Amino acid sequence: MATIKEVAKLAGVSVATVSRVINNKGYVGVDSRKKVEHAIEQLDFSPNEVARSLFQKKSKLIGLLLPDIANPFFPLLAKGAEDAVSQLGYSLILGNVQDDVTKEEEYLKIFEQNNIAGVLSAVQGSSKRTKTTPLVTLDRVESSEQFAVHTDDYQGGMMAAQAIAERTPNQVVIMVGPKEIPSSFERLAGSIRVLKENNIPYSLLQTKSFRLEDTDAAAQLFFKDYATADSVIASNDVYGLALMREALKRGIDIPNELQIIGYDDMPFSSLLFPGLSTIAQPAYEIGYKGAELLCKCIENKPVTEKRIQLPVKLILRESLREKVL
Amino acid sequence: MATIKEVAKLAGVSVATVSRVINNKGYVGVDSRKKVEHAIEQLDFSPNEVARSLFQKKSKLIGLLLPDIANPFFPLLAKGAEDAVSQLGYSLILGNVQDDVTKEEEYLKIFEQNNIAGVLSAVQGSSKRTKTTPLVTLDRVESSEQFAVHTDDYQGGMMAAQAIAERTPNQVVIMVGPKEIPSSFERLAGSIRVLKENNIPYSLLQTKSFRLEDTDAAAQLFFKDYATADSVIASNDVYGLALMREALKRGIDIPNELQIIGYDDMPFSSLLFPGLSTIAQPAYEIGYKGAELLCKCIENKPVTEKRIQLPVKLILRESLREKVL
DNA sequence: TATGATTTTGTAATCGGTTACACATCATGA
DNA sequence: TCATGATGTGTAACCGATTACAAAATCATA
Repeated sequence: MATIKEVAKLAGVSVATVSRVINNKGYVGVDSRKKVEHAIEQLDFSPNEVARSLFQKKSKLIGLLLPDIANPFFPLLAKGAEDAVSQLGYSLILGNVQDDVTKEEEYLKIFEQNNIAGVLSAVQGSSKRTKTTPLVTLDRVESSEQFAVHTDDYQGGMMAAQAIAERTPNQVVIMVGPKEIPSSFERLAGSIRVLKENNIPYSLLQTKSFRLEDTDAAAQLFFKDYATADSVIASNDVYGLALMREALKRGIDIPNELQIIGYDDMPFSSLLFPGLSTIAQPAYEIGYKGAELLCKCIENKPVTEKRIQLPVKLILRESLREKVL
Repeated sequence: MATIKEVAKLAGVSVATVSRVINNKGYVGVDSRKKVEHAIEQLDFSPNEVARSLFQKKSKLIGLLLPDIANPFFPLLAKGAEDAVSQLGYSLILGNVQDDVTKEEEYLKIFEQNNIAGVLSAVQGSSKRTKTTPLVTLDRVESSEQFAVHTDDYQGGMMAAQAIAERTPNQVVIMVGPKEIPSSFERLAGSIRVLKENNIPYSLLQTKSFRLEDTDAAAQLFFKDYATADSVIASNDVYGLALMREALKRGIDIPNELQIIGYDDMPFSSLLFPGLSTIAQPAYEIGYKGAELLCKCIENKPVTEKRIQLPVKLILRESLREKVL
């Protein structure tokens, strides 16, 4: 790879002039510029970002912290972030935290050692562990966090319950996501409010995590403890799917004997039959908007909205009964 | 963030001595070492990787090129790569190529500008576009590629067909993956061989891509053109799923009227009912082994296997009929 | 033509590490 | 006792960019 020195030599100017050309900054005479551009072309030169980063104390890299990339919600978010970031001239360093605070701290250190420009985190509580770098929190947002992109979980919870309420539920079970995750609370509160308003009896089933491995056990538990329930609001689509599968295995008719609504609208939810009704979270947009917001912070551009809230949407598929008017 | 100079000053030694301590390289007296370690502790110092990378002309970053991170096969691969890489002291820069050669080239340039240590690529043909950096190709491997981790597609194709052959197929349709992807060929060849050996008639249905968006159209096409087929070997699980969904919608009984086998064993394939039978590709291991191999190359360690082939496995679920002995 | 402002250019310091090299100290064996 | 090699340490160059600063060239204007 050619260096700025070689370009300077070939063009017959100093490195400062070359630098001025490539950064389009400061005075450069027309013929100097031409000579430099020609030399750059000839040598196929592109500036070493490492050297730049060392001097600027800031790289063009953004750290992306994900709780678990194998959870199908996050690849979509990552894709959104990646699209935005690369358009704005940055790249992503991937940090898959695997719900492990130690790993998260390791990553934050690595990010710092690499002069990261900012952090995009879908991991809960990252704001407590970052000091100086700009941080945008995604999805699982706490109220203390300054810059964030999230959805209205309360409303999402309400929408899910409303969809159930309109479909003659007999006994409803709400699966409650992990206690540590604030969005679980919100959703639960929203759902409960709607069910109470409609005088619909409900039970709560606590789930351990959002991990794939725990869903089967939860589904089994549901059919053991709530065999008579005819409606369920699942923690997310993965749980919804696990329930559906177990139900179909047991020959339970969906949606007539059991209707299910999930949360997230994961890509596969539309690929099933019966399709899983769900509250769609715009994962891609969360990532995309988050990245845009972060880049604004990094570049000290004016930020109109520090906390962006994106709408959720009810997606009706075959796992819910017909609406009763 | 503290620098090596500050550490040296606090410890009362030169920067060279500090460098020797942190790299555990060269002679250092016992009390010097102690003083340095103490100073490092006090200042919570960790070396700036950017400065290191500049001098070494080689960073601790590895570029990961993926065709499409939203395709559920790749997050698992990425997770495997990430696990291995982080254990070995490296980090991943994410490059989501979106099946676009221009984007791939952009990424390779960015990687180079960042003194990347090596490239891990699941994108086809990357070897033609990288010159000097170590490269390990994953999954979609061409015969010309030096370092690679892949599975035996021919055998996978055979296994899929064998599973069908043993289950009294009447008319078989093989969905053929995109022409440009060598593994499609291999699988097809394997499947055809088995079907021919068993004198089972088959038809081919060409599919456009491995993208989520194209699956629906393919499923519709299948039922339009091959209404009488009772067995199908799908390009992958996403296609398999699309077929299954369309079949269930049309009230076709699975597996009795139509049996389906997929390819990949994506996480959701086990979450359905009927579950999708499939040929499992060890996506996580591909990523993991690939990263290990790459790191060996980077560090000039002896490599016993330049091209690693991992076994595929038949996963039987409800989408296939009972085996006839 | 002299003056000052503007434009153009280059030199050298800097970012934070690594390491070649020189030099000093020390122990060992002839 | 002295040569020898091993050990310990510091100085300074270097990696490839950016930029402060100084100096030179050009231009406009009085």
